[in-house]
Formats: sequence, C-alpha cells, structure tokens
Amino acid sequence: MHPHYAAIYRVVRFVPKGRVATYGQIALLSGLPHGRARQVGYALHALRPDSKVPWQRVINARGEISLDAEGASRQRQILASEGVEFDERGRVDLRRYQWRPRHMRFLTAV
DNA sequence: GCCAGGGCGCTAA
DNA sequence: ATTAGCGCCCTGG
Repeated sequence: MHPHYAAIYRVVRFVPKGRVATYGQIALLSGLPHGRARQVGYALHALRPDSKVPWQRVINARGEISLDAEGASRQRQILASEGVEFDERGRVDLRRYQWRPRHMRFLTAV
C-alpha cells in the first residue's frame, strides 16, 4: 500500500462517531504535500468493504456527500444512524458537526 | 450564492 | 504512451 494511504487511514480512524471531517482536512492532517484533498477520495475508495476505517465520516468542504446517488444514500444513512443531521438540501452543517481535534494523537499512534 | 480555472494523483480507455 | 474524467479544494470574479 502507498505510504500516503496508510497515513490517511490512520487519521480517519480518529474521526469520532457523530462528527465529520472534510477531504481537505484529512489531507492536511495526514501531512500530504500541499494538502492533496483528492487523494483522500482515492484512498477511501480503495478501502475493502470489511475495513474498520470510518470512510463515511469524510465529506466535502461544502458539507455535501460526494458520491453517486446510490453511494450517497448509503453514506447518509450511516451518518444519520451516528447522529449526524442533514438539512433539506442534503447538507451537513459543518459548524456544528465538523471534527476539531484538540490533541493530534493520531500523529503518534502508529 | 454561482462559475471558471488551476493544481494534484489515480484509473479506465 | 496519451487522454479524459474524477468520492476535491483554493482563489478570483
């Protein structure tokens, strides 16, 4: 596996239930050069179905789910079951639900 | 709020 | 080997 992917997964695992993170945020926290947000999407897409990485907690910077209709409804259902609310336009209020880590524990957790 | 353009790495043609 | 889109984001208008 590409080392960047491992770094991405390590960070995503720390996003708690009931909160979300953005692709750009994960890229930044993962230490990718220049915050390559797009690569986070590829890393999550490459996850095995039985993975323990909470991929569903990563959404785009506008608070929207960035998947086709089928995948979006799956992701939304899981998030809703974790307590994340969506507005009538299908968006999450990031001011309310975005993960804001106080301590960067994932930096040492290998 | 919208749209366009640039940057980036991956993947399927 | 080349091209064309993308689970994106930033800046600028």
